[in-house]
Amino acid sequence: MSNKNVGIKDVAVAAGVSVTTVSHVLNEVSYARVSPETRDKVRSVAEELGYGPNRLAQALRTQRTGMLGLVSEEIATTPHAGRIILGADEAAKARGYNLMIINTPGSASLESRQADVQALLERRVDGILYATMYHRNVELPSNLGSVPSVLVDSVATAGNIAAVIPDEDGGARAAVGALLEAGHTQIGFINNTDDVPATRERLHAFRATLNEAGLDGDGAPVESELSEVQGGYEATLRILSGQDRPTALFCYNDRMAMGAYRAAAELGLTIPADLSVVGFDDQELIAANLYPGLTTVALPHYEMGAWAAEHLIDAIEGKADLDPLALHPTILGCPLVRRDSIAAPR
Amino acid sequence: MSNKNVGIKDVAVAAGVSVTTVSHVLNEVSYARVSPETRDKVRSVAEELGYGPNRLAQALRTQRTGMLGLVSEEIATTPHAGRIILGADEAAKARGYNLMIINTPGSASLESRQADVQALLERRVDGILYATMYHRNVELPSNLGSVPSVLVDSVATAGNIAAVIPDEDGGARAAVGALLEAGHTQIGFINNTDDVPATRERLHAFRATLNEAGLDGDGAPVESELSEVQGGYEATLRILSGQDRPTALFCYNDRMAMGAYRAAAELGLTIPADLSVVGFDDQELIAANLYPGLTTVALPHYEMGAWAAEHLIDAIEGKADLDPLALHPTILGCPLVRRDSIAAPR
DNA sequence: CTGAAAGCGCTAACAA
DNA sequence: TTGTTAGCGCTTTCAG
Repeated sequence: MSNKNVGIKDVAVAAGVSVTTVSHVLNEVSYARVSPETRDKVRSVAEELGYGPNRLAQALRTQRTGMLGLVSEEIATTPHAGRIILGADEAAKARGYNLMIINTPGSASLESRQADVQALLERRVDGILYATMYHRNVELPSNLGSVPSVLVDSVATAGNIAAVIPDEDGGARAAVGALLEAGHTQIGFINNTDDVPATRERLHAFRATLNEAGLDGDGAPVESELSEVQGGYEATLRILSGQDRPTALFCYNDRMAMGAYRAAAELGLTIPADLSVVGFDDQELIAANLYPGLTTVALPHYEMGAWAAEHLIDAIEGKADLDPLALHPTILGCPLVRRDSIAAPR
Repeated sequence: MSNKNVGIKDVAVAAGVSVTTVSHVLNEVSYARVSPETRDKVRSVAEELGYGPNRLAQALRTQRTGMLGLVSEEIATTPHAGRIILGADEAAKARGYNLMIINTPGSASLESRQADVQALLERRVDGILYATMYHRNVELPSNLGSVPSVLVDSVATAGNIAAVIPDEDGGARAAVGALLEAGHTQIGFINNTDDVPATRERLHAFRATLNEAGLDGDGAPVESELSEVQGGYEATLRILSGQDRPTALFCYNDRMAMGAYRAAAELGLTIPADLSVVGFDDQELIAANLYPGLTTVALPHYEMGAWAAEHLIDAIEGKADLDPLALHPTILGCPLVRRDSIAAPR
């Protein structure tokens, strides 16, 4: 239908001007002066011919592709990646950029990840977004440094690159705070067994928040299991069979909370009347669909993707420098999403 | 680190040969003959200098970018898109292609979708994959036709473009068949109220399968609601309070099945002992995490993405023609995924 | 106010 | 067996 091989040159001859003029008016170049009539002429002819610029040629000439590379781990296995992509895509689109996406298995070797980055580099992307599936430390392919880059949802082991991560501490505090606010004093934590930042930070925030509320945070019950439904179920069974049974549970994530729901049901406990529960992640599919709806803490995936794209573009366009951002990861808030799994204790 | 502005020309001078020779050996051009020594020399020099081709320049020259455009609806809101992307990405990568992704809201106007396609066209992608969020009919932007394209998970209202869709009929038959095989004769269907192909085809297959088994398919109970958890819950409550209560339920999707689980629990019915349930979609997060695990039918998103990329590339490379495929959508199987929600009737 | 021409990095006729 | 050279479509300096 449109831009069928018609180039700037075709427009030029059709409009009876030079290619320079066409280029100038189509790109609205500030310095060169072209008469309004010529401008109109050029524009209408371009329109007529269905001219569309060849971004490849532009890029070759200007050394700017207007493309951002996004290497994302496990695009398919978690809904999280989708939100990062969406945030990045919308931020990028708003500034005239597009995304080249490469999926990489979370288990990929350094070399294979390096090859992915290499592919992006060969296509001359202006910058790279490197996104991981969950908040953790990653060893980065060395060639990542050859172009402005920012890490999403993880920090580099070498720690010399701009990164954006979720506020684990704040999120956990919000979760526990909501329980406290509802009047609970017997609160347990169903934690993950993986050794990732979230595990440590959420636990720390859990205890600290209780201590600050004048409760015994260090003595509060904590049970850990694999961060899946089954693990949540088992940990909950254990924690509820303990000495002083908690009246509220903070769960490492929504899947574990789902397990907690099942355990509660088996024990004849009604949520939230007999047991209040808060999760973490806000996985819509689970949190919104459990009964009663799960109050949980949202991870800012969309926001991280958008933040990363935004700052990457600033760096590319020389509007800002990434170096200061590389000193410490930027932390984005994890807001509490209230549904119906919290009530005052009996 | 690598390919820092070093071009073919740099390699040429460093190796003491012409650019042609470099180009020939690096691209392993069949016709031109270069001595083995020169070859090695060139290769090692290229390696040494950290040469990496500039795909932009190559593309400009060859009129082939090796990029596939993927416009996907609602990347973030459904896990399905992720699997399509993954399938397409892996198939593409295996053949040396990369993906440019553009997200488009499901509600986007024709013009805005046309603009998305236009962006891809300006970047001179070799072909376009147009993916929708769920199986339905779409009106395509007119400029889609200017480059080889294939539709994923939908068919065009105009119906003149290659498309790949799930086998709704076969999937539904497999689901109902599993129930029949377990010995059920009283089977109900919890359907969706949306007017999409899946709604009609699954219903049709449901009735047909029962009829073919010698049961009264046309008289079998069917209750429809919004295809969410709540809808599944309500429809199940209704269907189970009817005259001859079914001993097994085929649910439109996993979310509705999740609602069925809740309804069953409230009614004091144990799954699968008192009630067998089959879902559709195989949304891991739900199906694998319900208790007991939900037997369901998987949608071939990964496969559709891979199939589409594969055939698109064949067309681009002239190895096959898309036209014959445009006559009828290609249908990919929906396999039954067995978990633990089916048992023999009491 | 407008145009000629160089060149971005590469491929591929064509020459040698 | 290897080298010269003309573009691919565009931007931009420098001259009119």
